Amino acid sequence: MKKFPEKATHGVQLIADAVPLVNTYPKVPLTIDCVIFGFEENKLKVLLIKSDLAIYEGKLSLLGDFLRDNEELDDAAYRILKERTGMTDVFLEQVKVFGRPNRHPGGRVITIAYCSLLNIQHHELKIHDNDLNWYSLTNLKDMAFDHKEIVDSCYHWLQESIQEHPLGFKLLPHKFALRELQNLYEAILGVSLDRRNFRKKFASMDLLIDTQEMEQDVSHRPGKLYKFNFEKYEKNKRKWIGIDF
Amino acid sequence: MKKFPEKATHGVQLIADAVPLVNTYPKVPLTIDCVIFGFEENKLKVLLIKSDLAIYEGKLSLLGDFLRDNEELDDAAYRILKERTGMTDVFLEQVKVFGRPNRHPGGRVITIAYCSLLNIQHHELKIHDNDLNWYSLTNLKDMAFDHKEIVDSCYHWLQESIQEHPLGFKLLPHKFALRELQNLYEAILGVSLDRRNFRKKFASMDLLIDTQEMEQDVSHRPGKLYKFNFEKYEKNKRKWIGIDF
DNA sequence: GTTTATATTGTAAAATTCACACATTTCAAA
DNA sequence: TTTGAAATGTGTGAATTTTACAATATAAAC
Repeated sequence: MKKFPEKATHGVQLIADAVPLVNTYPKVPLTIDCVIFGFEENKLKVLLIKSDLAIYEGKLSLLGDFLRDNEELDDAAYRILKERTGMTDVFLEQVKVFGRPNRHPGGRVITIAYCSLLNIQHHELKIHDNDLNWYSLTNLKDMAFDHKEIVDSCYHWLQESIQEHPLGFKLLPHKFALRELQNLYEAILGVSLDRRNFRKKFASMDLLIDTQEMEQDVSHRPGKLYKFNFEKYEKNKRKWIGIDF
Repeated sequence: MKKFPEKATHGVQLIADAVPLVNTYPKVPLTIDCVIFGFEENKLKVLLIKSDLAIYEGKLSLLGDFLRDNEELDDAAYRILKERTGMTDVFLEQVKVFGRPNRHPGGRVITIAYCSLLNIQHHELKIHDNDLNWYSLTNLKDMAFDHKEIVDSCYHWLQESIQEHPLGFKLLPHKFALRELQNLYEAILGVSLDRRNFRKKFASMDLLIDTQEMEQDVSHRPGKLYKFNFEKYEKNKRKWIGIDF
């Protein structure tokens, strides 16, 4: 037995089958924009393209595209990433929606910002055919659309996240030296840390696997290479951290 | 001097003015859903309505609506909240977008989930005219659409957030007793905490203002009432918390 | 005034954080 | 091969924070 409700959900008419007629709903253009971070030369970098819009001539833009029919949100972000970098198996997380009515000069477009963390060395960038390139986060001028705001927002998200979750490793090679790890934290957080305490901190976590290998091709004493034990981390992850603000 | 790019942004045609024709873009229905939390009888509650869709008869649903033309995302969430609760000046934050292609039985609808924290006592709920009501989070069965998943997601967000940010106070009266605060943390996190250590923790933060008032209408020794010093918190908020995972 | 229920408070042990300096290893250049 | 440069790797004590734990005080209800 099906019932006809008096008021329709969201104020839209229903059909006899009691399923809302979605095609009568108001619609809006929706895109996904990817903030792809990498770490190189001890600097946090973001993967950008030169805007192909004349009104944004010379300005930098995020990699984005429309969400396709029947496409999962995460899949769309993943598709954009793969199209541009050729990489699969990359960390990706939804960060925030940006929907200011005037954020797009041609009319309203809502965008979902995804943040992606990858290791620049691990992949072959197809920079050849266009202006796709890595840019230092520090000297980013204004960008196309509200993309600067989106980047800032994702950067802030990253700063918080690497303190609470083991995400920094996604930016490093699988095998990394402790000095690289510390450089990464110092660069992203903009602080300087004591080397001994930093190492003790990670040693006490007992989540680093000694690969028994050493750095290669460094012009000084090479450091030991470690891997992060994601499995063990996931297994022992605790819920209660503590009140701390 | 304006240029005609060879490839249009997002694969959509441009006009002579070099501004994309947004009205040629693919579009999708977009809603905002509000997960409104309250705290009552030492339980975390969420404000829900009975679904008015026949296929979801008897199931509970979040409060939501379509995003309007030229409406800011936050404003839309705020509008929904105000329409339903009459409250203004309420904490509200975007949490996550849900866009599974089949999440809506009538066709694709994307929704942006907002989380809102308010004090149940502070407001007069207009429950009279419909089935709007507070429900305990603990015994929530399956809900309309993917709303259970959305609630779970916001609950998890809340559990993490109250440990890192002073959001729990939004759920309490402006003036509260320490026991109420502890009950709130215990209920939301599902842990039990030592009373003395809990109080010492907050005392050491030095962010509680002693109102010099006491609880009223309790059938036992009343506790002191405190206010949280949001101003001082904002002023001294530190960026570096520490690596901890 | 007795009971009941909760508020309030302190201390010692353990764990964690923090500040701080020197010897070692490798590479590169002389 | 010697030497200098540069980065690795490590330990300790002080300070701070966390944790575990129990007795007294206060107000309301009877």
